[in-house]
Amino acid sequence: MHDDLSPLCSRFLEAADLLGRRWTGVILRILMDGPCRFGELTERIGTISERVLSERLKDLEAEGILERHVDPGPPIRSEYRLTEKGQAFWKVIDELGKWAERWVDVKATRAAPRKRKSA
Amino acid sequence: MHDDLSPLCSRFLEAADLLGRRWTGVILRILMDGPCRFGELTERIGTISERVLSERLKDLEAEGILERHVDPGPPIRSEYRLTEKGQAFWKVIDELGKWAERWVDVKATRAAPRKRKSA
DNA sequence: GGCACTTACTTACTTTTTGGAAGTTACTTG
DNA sequence: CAAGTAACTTCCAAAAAGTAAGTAAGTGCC
Repeated sequence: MHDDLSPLCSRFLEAADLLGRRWTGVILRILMDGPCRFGELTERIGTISERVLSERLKDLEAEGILERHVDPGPPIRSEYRLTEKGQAFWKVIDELGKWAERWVDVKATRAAPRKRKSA
Repeated sequence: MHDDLSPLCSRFLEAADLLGRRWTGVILRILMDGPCRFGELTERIGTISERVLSERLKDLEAEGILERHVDPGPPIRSEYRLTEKGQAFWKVIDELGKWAERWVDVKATRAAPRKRKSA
């Protein structure tokens, strides 16, 4: 007997794990439109908490998917932009967007806790 | 002042939320290869807990992405297979796979808790 | 200089999700 | 009928995400 039937490619597992963290897809989607600052990301996403946004940005930076640029103004501003690796993700986001447009039906307005089951 | 600058399409948010739950992408990836039973999914994924697999399958069924077929054998067996909506997801999975192959470098073996930071 | 305001985050604390392992139910086989 | 298997469920602990308040650096005004 084998202990493992056709194990999934570990690269795929990593990629899926990346997207499997909440907000990752949305952050990437926004950055596809161009560099963005912390506050702008917060506003555009709308319901993400700053705590998690900060964490996610660090993750993505550590993964080499985006870079943080600090412009010491004087009005100091930081900006997040995709690296080549991050840009390359656009096809995934694009297909996800197409799928969503075709198959997701807009129901109610989503609230904070992922989903309120019925009541 | 506006309270919301270019809000993201809510369909996209839903789709991203779907994929933003751990294991969703992996489950979909496996089902792309054809119908699969509970135990087989468990084995192929390797590190998912049955508790979560069960939950995720229910979610996906509720979303109309997959269907559960129970074959009352006698050797009773259940099988999960993608619906049309689920099949349509293949492009997303495919692009994710391509991206992973090109950009993810295989490092260590992944352990259970998402990621062990250093120590 | 002091006070108010902004940006970009942290920190502390609570609620959800996920993981791990041991049941449970239904049926099969010896 | 004891043992085993498949497909789950339950219970409990650990990790992740939500919420809100706090911090640090800098600007604008008086």
